[in-house]
Amino acid sequence: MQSSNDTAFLASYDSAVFPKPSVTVDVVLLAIRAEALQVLLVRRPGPPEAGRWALPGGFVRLDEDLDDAALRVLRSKAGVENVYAEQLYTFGRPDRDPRTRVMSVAYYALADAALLERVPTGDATRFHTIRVPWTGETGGPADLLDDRGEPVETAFDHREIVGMAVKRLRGKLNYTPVGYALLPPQFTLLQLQRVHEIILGTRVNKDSFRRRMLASGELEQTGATQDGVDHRPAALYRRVPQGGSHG
Amino acid sequence: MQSSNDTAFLASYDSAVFPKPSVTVDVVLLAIRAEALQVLLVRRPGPPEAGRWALPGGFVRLDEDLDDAALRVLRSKAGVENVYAEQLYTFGRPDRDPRTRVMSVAYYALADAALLERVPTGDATRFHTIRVPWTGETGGPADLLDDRGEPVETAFDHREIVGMAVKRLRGKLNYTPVGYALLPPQFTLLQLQRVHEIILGTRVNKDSFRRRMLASGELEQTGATQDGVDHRPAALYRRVPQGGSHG
DNA sequence: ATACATATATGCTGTTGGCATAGAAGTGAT
DNA sequence: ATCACTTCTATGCCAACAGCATATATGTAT
Repeated sequence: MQSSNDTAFLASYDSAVFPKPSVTVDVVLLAIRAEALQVLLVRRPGPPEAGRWALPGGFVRLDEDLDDAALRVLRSKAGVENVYAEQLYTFGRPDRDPRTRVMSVAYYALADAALLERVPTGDATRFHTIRVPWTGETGGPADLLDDRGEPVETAFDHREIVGMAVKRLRGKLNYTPVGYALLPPQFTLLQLQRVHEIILGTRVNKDSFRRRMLASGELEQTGATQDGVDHRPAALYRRVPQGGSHG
Repeated sequence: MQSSNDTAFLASYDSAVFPKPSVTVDVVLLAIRAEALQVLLVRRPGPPEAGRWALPGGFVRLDEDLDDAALRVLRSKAGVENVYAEQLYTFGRPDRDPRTRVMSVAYYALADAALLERVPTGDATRFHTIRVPWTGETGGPADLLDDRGEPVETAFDHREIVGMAVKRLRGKLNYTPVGYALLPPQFTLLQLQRVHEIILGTRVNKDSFRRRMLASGELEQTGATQDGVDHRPAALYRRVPQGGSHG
């Protein structure tokens, strides 16, 4: 794709001509915990915004793909691997970071809460409950609450980022059973329904939910059934191996 | 939002510690021309990729919001103002630009073709027809064709960007009559239907399309009717002033 | 006046979502 | 063993809606 003309040009190219912004990735790691949608936040150890809760993030390395940067952040700051992750939006208000111009390429990731058990939570790393009202389609920050339901102090524009992640997720539910990404590999339809309800913040009709999910072709029965419940055990489903196309 | 602690920190902060990427915005300006979905491309005047067709774009200025940068590019490179524009995705493969690390925050914009009449097209700036097959949901480059239907030589990963713009647009049509953004302020329902058909690449049922659009609450009758057509004139509609919320 | 084209209204039908009912399949208490 | 209780799962009904056909309305062209 590169002509010899280009090669000559590249040798003389001075990449320092334009002033450059810093670029970070910030990851909205979502999980269902305590019947609520929660997000992993880390307490900022130093300035700026020291002590406030922020999304795990980091500067994108110069030779690193954006997706890889997001996965690296998940691994290094949350100890998580093999989770569903997808780019969300790029936040670039000039004053969003007091240091200098810092753009954030935001990602969101979905994980089974059970996989996050090993993540050491404490004063520095903790899950917080998300509340997102149903106003508008894109705008609006999320409310982030601690165990006692008190709002937490957050850094930068990270409430906006979480808000958009939830909105995106809500949109996706309309045409995809994405919920499975927040559940263990095998799950019952009712569990999946609860996930949808928690994300949407509304009740869902059980029968039509079942029909819709089964008709989507993205789920298949494992043959196994639930175990250790004090009622009739439900059939366990898994996501169908390589997912169907939409259209 | 900024403590005095931060102030002391900022004074000593050296923003040159981390190597930084360059950041551009590239805009996918879409319009319906000659019964097809077309995109405005500019021929690259110099290296890299000299002579190839590329999306209009430019480096983001250090004090400039991303949205503003996209609007600036539209104004300066396409002579267009007051069009629907929205952030699409950020493309950041490390090798996508041969010069150095360049990330592109891609936007897409929709404009009434009539407004673009004044855009001088020629050897340097031209609309090209888009073909996007129905494979997958996110992936896949668009085919870009010239007047004669021949594929054109494109720069960087811009075919991918155009492909994603069309996919995003197709998705939006499912829950919004976005098509009006590609039409003059007043339009008939059939015109809107044709826009949908061109974007989707499929035929649409006329009756249910009408019903759906009218039920969406986003359109209202102007009272005027079509003029200068050789058949019964249709009622003209416009987008309802401030748009309803979804959900 | 007539042909022609599209607009618009109305009705029929098959599909789908919301809802109710009933039997099935487990656990735990009596 | 039987019963109470819970959730699972299948089935049927009804209302809403998309696809389709038909009929009438309203303009231009000949």
